[in-house]
Amino acid sequence: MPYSVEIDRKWQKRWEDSRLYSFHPEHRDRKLYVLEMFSYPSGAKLHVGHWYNYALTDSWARMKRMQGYEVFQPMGFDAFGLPAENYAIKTGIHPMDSTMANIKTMERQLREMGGMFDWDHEVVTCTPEYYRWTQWIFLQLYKGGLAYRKNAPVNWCPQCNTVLANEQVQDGTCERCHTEATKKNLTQWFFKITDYAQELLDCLETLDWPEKTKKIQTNWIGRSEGAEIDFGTQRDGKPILDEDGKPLSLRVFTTRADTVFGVTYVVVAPESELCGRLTTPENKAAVEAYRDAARKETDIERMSTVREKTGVFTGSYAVHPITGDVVPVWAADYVIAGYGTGVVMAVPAHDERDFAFATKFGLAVRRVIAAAHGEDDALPFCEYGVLVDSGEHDGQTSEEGIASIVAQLAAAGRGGSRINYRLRDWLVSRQRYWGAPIPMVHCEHCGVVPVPEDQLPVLLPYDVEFRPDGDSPLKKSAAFMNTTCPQCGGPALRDPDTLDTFVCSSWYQLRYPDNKNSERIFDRGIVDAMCPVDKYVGGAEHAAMHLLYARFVTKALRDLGYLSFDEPFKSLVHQGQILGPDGQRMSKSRGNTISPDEYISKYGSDVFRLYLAFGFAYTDGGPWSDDGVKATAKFVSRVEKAVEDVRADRKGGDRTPGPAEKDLLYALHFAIRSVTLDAERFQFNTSVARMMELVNALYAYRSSVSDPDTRLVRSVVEDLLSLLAPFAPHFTEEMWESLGNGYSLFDRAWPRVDPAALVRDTVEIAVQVNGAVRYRMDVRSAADEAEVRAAVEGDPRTAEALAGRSLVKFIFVKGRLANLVVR
RNA sequence: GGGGAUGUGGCGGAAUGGCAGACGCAGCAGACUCAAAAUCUGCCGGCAGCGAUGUCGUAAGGGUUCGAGUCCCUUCAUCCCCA
Repeated sequence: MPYSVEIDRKWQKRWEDSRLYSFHPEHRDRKLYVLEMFSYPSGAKLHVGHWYNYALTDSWARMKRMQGYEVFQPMGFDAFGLPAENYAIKTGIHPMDSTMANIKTMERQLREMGGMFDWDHEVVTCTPEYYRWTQWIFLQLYKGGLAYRKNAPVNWCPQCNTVLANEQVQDGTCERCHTEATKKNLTQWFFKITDYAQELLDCLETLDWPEKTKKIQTNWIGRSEGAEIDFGTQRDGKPILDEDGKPLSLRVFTTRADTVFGVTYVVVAPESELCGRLTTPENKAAVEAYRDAARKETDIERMSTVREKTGVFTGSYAVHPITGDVVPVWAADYVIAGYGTGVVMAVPAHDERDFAFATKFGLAVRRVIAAAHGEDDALPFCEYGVLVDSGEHDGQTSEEGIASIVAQLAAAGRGGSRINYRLRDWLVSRQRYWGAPIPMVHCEHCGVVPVPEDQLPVLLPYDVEFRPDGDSPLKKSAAFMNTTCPQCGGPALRDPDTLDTFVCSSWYQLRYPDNKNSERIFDRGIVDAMCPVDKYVGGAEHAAMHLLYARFVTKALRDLGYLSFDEPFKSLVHQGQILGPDGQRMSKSRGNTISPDEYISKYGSDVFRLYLAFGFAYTDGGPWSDDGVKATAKFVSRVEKAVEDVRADRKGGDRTPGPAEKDLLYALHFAIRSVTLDAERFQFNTSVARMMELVNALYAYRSSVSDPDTRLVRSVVEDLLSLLAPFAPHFTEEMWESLGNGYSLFDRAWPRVDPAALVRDTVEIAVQVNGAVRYRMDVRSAADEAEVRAAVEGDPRTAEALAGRSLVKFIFVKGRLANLVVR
């Protein structure tokens, strides 16, 4: 029966009935944890991108299984989150209902893919059995001092009356109603990921990850070595006092302490508390108006170097920590509160933004760095150089100046060297419905009290008005909100916020191996044996957020004593992106989407899988091509015909092995070697190409001899089926069975290379003159340099190519070429 | 503005510094066919030549090397990340 979706179904059922792909804990010593980033069940169906990720990683895993690994390849759903909630707001269908329906559909499609997913280990993050432990992690971080509350600005849409995630703010406007988004201060929960900034940086080099991804994380963490410097404050000639009556000081962070003598003003973020304290009554109206305007801008706009600079004078002054000079303090939106210290020392002579600002507002510009070697040092001069006009530091290089100025400041108690990270603490509160409730209680008497672990999960109520009106939806559920304080037993309120869904996905890989544990988040022995994940595959868009959060949570749980390894994902691969046939990103509005289901029913899952393997460089992706699918279907039917020919062969035909047999065996072992090597490094396109060559060799063999060696052909075809099995699992099982072999092909060992078969008698080498190929010749493949040199020099074509010039050097690369260097 | 990636036939894409274009698509020719499709076989980068062959050719320009698609520098284009 020719390959079709019916064959897919037959084998899917057989695999499931026989539990072929279940993980066997008794073989844990040769475990291989293969994981694809789980999917978000927002659209009802799997798209090509899912297939590209899941089907091909499954092919890789299948090869590893045949190579003897006990593969653990679970699957689950990242089921909380905004899209389901937004869909609910639009349609009125409850997120729980739409999500569960989508999961059903996607599970069916994942089965139709023919993946080895072990469904016994499924996790769904929106189920209480799962988010109970998400909440539990929150409590552990809280107890460990890694979760805390503080006031922070969030994106806010005044039209929809709701908080917006960063991704929901597009070009400064709300993605739904396109109203200009503003900032609003709310008290929110944070995870202290900054405590791990250095370790997150240091461990990167131990990871087998794409260099690009490591670089993104390095930049995201953004370590910079510099100095902290304290400026004094003054108003009307007297120091400004803080609320405790102590002199107020302004702490700045700078990587250019060598320019400190060039400070001519100081800038504070307009929305910072400090700014309010520094603003004099006469300037209050102007500063507040400016602050309100600044809140509408996004951070990116504010920090842009090309944008016109704006700002207002606060009325106060800063006192220089070394010279004692008094300089004005301005509020300007190119400084952002909650970013560094929210205060910047401005050195217009040596910083572009400060220079633009000073020029616009007529502030002083004071050169303190000159070019060291007389190169152009027109202001603003932002390079390192030599200090001038800097008192005792004159003549020092920038490097020396930084060291000696920092030392001087430290001695005076006005600063010191300091390492700063760009990484901010992770804001995990969401004023949204569809997420894991934050397991905290607010009591009038006891303050913020954690929910006792034995009361988890804090269930997310079903019956809630989730249409946005400016408050967390949960706040409107009296049944949810009203509770008793675990500490004093008095009336108390629950925290109305839910957790960022990145919290849910930051630890799912730890739950898979022990997903049914109702006593603990997971058994430590099991998680230590099964983790870290050996191969993790997913989109590059998660390079910063998800992958960083998961690393943080792993390290935090390690330090809290729940597991014993440092990193969640040992080895990482990003698949590329499949584009529409027009080379554009697929989208419904462009009308260039590809629906896998249509291709599956027409060609079968394996043709689709094989096309994805063959048509693209895996990590690059590329444009879809229907012709490519047809070509793949043709290849499958060519293999099918080769199998049919074997079935039709009569016994006998044992030939004494001749050159034709030798060629066929060479083709087989060349294919085994190449497919093994290429598939290992996710080069699926060349793996399939080598199999096509093997099929071509089989056809050539049959047409070149009149009485083919049927035993030989059969064994070659069987090995071909093994090589193809990871890529076309249903089809190859069917072919394997049709040859009278037992179930299952996937219990057969991966073919081994016979090095002897790869040794050829002769090899064609190129003969070059000064690097350009002149002619080719056959030599014994074992021939050494002397033998080849003799052959080359004896060849009449050599003299012709030399054209009377003399040989200077003879370069020999065994089995490849001889290069005559002549003059 | 800074950092990174990519750039190879008509197309998808191959090439540990060692014969550029594997494999496939499209195209052309032949076989089979009444015919077409399917299938099978062969050809298939540009230019010149009937041909053997010559010559140019991996975004553009320079460099290192016996030898560069590959390494280095400059420029351009596209994409991504950060501002």
